Amino acid sequence: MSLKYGVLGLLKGEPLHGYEVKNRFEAMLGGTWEVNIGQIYTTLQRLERDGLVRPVGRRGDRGKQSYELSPEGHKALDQWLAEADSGPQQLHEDIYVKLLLATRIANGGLQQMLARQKRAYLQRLRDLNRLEERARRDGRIDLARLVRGALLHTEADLKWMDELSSERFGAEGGAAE
Amino acid sequence: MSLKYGVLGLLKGEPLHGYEVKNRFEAMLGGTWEVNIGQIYTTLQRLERDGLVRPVGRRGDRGKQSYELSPEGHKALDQWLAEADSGPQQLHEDIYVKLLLATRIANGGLQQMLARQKRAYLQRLRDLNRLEERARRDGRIDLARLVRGALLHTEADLKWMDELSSERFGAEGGAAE
DNA sequence: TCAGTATGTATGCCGAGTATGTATGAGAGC
DNA sequence: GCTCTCATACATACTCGGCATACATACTGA
Repeated sequence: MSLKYGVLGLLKGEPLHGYEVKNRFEAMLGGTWEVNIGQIYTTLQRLERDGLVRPVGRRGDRGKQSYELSPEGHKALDQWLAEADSGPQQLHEDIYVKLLLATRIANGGLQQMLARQKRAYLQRLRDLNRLEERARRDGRIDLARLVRGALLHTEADLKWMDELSSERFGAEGGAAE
Repeated sequence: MSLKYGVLGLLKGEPLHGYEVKNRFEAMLGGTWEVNIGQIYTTLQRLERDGLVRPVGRRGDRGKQSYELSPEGHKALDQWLAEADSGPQQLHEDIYVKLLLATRIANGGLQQMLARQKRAYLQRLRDLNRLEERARRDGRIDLARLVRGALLHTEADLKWMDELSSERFGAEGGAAE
């Protein structure tokens, strides 16, 4: 999803061709998201198919094909921006499944798993801090704000791990069958 | 990913056929994750193709085909459980792209957008609280623990929104081109 | 001339959803 | 007791979007 609307957002204002879209997108994300070039082109094709985008100026030099937003494209973009992001669905994340399985089949190894996760989160915290610093140094306040969000998430994860590891496991509550 | 290993985890211990896998999986997640039945079967086929799972007892009554874990399957599962979950990649989430685009093209509407997001998170908080309560009532401590994680996440999101909306925007920091 | 970069196409895997099909057992009505 | 119907258990096939790899080709600068 986000790539689709990211492309639309970049095309708002000026027409771009695929390669440019890729670069602008990655620049916008400060290099934290490397998009696959093939994906850009298929996304553009689908956008064209759906009438949200249309080719402009038949094939400039060197096969470059630029696209611009159609009126429908503008509408779709505005609409997306106007609705709240719903985030990932309730509990659809790997870590949840992993935790459940670990609880029911590896009761012993659970504390170690929590410790491992905690270490991973600490590492991520360090990475994000460095990233935030860099963003500020580059004057990318907008990026720094994103990183701040990721930091808060990671802190929440850490807190979660701490809560879990201080529980005493034993009287387990799996579903009765 | 999580579905793949979820299936492996369920198959550890006893062989199951597709439909059973679906039901057990959804039960494990306390109904918060409805899996598509088609996905279960394709997942099983791929697992079989990759040798992590193998059919057991040729086609029981009425087409039912049960599967069991192969030794490689056990290994793969144990390995997955033994490694830390890396979570979603750095800043690859819709909300980040939405925030960036909103900053650069809809400077005016940003505060409204933050307010909308905040409302959505508050709603989610309520849902999760209800879910946690239900899990505890049902004796599903394991599930309640997951919900606790989701709650902490959502609280972090809220805090983020608060931080953002108390910034004064204006001197924006987009990338210079 | 050679390396690198700009630019694009083709192809394939996986996640996920829809649509469809077949057996079976439980109940409704005669 | 028999049939018709409906729900449900169980499975397959098809489609679409996300994402990655591999490949092809031109231009550009050392």
